[in-house]
Amino acid sequence: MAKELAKQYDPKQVEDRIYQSWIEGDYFHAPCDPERKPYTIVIPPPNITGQLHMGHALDNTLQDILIRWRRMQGYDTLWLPGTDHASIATEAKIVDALRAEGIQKEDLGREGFLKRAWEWRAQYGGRIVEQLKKLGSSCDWARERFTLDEGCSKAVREVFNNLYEKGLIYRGERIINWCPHCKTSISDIEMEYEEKDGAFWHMAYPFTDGSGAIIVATTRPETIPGDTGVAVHPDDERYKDLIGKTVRIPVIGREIPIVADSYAKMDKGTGAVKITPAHDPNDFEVGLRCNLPILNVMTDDGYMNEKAGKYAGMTLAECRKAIVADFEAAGALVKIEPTKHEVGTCYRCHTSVEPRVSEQWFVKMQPLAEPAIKVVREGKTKFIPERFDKTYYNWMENIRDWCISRQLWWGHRIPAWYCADCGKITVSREDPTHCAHCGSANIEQDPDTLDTWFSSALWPFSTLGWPDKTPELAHYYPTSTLVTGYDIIFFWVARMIFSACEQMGEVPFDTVFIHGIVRDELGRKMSKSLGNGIDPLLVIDKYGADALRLTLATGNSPGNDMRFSEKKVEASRNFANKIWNAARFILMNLDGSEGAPAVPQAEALEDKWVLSLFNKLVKEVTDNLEKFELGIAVAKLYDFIWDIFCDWYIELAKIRLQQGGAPAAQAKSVLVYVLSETLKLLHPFMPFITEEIWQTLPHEGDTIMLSPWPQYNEALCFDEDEKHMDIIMEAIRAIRNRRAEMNVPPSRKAHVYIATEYKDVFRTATVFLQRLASAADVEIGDSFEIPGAVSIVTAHAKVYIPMGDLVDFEAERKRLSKEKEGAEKKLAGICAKLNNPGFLSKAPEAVVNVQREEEKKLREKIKMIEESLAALG
RNA sequence: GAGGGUAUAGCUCAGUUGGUUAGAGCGCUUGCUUGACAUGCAAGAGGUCGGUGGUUCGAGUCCACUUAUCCUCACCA
Repeated sequence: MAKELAKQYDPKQVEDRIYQSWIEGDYFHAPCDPERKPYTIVIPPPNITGQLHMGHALDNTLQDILIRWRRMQGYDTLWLPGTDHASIATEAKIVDALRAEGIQKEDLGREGFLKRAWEWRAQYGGRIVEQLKKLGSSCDWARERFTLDEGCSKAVREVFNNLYEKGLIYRGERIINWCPHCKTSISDIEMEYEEKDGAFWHMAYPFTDGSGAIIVATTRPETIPGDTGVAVHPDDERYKDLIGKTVRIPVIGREIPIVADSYAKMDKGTGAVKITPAHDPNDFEVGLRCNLPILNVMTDDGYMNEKAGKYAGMTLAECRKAIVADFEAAGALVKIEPTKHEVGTCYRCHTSVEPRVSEQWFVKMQPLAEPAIKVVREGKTKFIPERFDKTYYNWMENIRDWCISRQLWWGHRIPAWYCADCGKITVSREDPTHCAHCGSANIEQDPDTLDTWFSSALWPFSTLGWPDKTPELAHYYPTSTLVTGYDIIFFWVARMIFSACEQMGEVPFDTVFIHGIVRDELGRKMSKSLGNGIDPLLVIDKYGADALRLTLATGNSPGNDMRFSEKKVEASRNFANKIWNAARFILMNLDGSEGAPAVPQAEALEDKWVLSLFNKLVKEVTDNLEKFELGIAVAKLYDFIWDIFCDWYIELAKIRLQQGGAPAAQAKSVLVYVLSETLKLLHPFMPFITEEIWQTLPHEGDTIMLSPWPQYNEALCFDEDEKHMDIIMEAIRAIRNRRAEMNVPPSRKAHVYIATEYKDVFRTATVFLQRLASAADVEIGDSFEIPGAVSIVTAHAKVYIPMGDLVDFEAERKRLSKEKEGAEKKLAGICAKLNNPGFLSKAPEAVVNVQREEEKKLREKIKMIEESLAALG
């Protein structure tokens, strides 16, 4: 007995159940079989604080498509999942939660705080993983990892030690970006620039010898208490004689020297620039070169400190106001010039970042960048699309040292211990009990933790067991494809590449498949503050995961942003319903006795036609997937299923299904074969519905997930039949078109006369015309004289339909004349080509032949139209 | 300041190594309770592919310039 399916596809009845069955079957588990070819993707680990957003949905849909496809191709496929501890984001969340309870993190102390953090992680850290499952992600959950788990922590220690031993990690006093809100240093790329209103304040610094004043400008008057010099260009004629003199900072009263440094540009401002080494990266460099003292006048949390004298205790903003007022009162304020400028802010909290001198840990980038550039240049790692390698080079070539220490508790604590006795540093893989230099037990570990990206940079190998030599590492590394958005190339991709080159001596992945970001309907970035984010889980709830996945995959071209709208999801949902109903129809016609589908022995024209097109589809979809053209691949599937299979083939198959017997059996075998093979091609994109239907069809095996990917089959190439079907379809469309124009209802059947060279083809197609073109009887011959009939001309046939009183002769004449005109115009274009000796001699033969064919067809057509016109009188 | 993206139908976007008449979805118009599906079927209207010039037998596709728009990085006394 055939299985009954509901009239409409309801993903809610299906998805969770199917996912559960996959889990129970352990189908996602990667066996680590050295005999089989591996295909590996490591997931970009989402933050444990995260909730699934459209960016995740896109990223993971693309990964799942690749993974499911390769799995069906027979690879030993590993998709390794996991999450990121997200030091700064998570710590901020927990601090907020504590504040709601009236607790400061310092009240709990480090141990107490970390206990809370782990509890938080236990409670919420798995949330996003559950959400990924809703999407259908076929990750090997048994191998799930966390950047702060034991193995990843061991890898972090190992790398830190390796780099320290090579002198590639150092501790030093440098200008860093300080977030006064998060109270931690952040790296250069963790800054975001925002345009803010500001001004140049021009201040007069008088010479101590009383001979006048030098004018300097600043955008940050609050740094004035930290000034330790004024720089002029060594070649600047205006100031040549002043070098070595001293000036007195107005109001503050401190004496500072005028120094020569080429950093001061002669054509900028007054040519003289005040130097605040503690609070500006450039000034810091000048300070080093000119031996200026470093005077830090700010506290950790955005206040002026005691070195700022009378301004101590003020916020930076208050201090700015006070200084400007004081300078004005003292007559030192020359002018204020309003301006807009880009101010660096913290990417987490958007507080203005204060550059300041601080003792931090750094990774020396130059030696790491060089090999990382080389491997991309040599194509060992390829970016898709290629243009992103430029972005990558640009960044890598201009890279500065990476500040890796953070004044946070949640993260990998820096494995460095300071000796209270000898003052030296012990860096170690194991927690030491004594100073490595003097043996003193009086040592204390650095309180800081590492940038969260330090551990994610090791993800492709730390998750496979490194630094241990595991079978997984041997088999699955280097990984195959990394799928991520372009917004994360610097944060993550680049750092994985240089880390892998350094630690593994090998690239982390063959290919970096870059996608864009998902925007809202109006093209705006989805963001919390705009409130324009669309929750993928709600979309899944309403339309199904398959519809969401199809929407994200459709029209996705590598590296480009896409707009998301509910309309698009509706279209995807409709497609799912279309397949569902096609399957429902086919199942209605089965009696349950059928065996698993095999390649049918095709004899009927329509069978050979659909098989031939299907066979081409197999090749094209596979080729597109190989080239990461996922959007193109799925568009082809969409077109084939809807236009070819449903709108034409199923309609044609109905004829034989109604006949019963052998013809029906033939049709069924093709229907079932093409449907189930097409479902396989579609499975990576729409895993749930394809599994659900496949299970109800006759099949072999436990799951479509592990069924073999369809192969191109030479035996299914039927070029001749394709051509013949085209001729028929062309005639059917032309007849429908005519009838529609004349407003003839489908119920009114008409005699059809066909004059054609392709008599055998049309004889076969008589039933098609009856079914799809409202034909009553069909007569086929060389030519007909049917007075008063509507005539329809295609390239291969002339069709007459006697319509009696429905025919408006005048309109017919007009229409035919117009058609003739069009054909003649086209013919002229083709003749021009064929008369062009350059075209004939240089264009490939196949292209020329196509034009010749076209010319022949058009001449034929024009002749037939002329005949029809003559018949009209 | 440097680098890059995008510009194709009313809207959102595909268009693969240059090759017949440039495609889809949505929207629009017309007709259809055709026994899988109105989340459907059939038919149709709608585009000088941002502009100029070039390469080529042939350009939406390649090159140069240009306009508009977006992004990234850097700088900003």
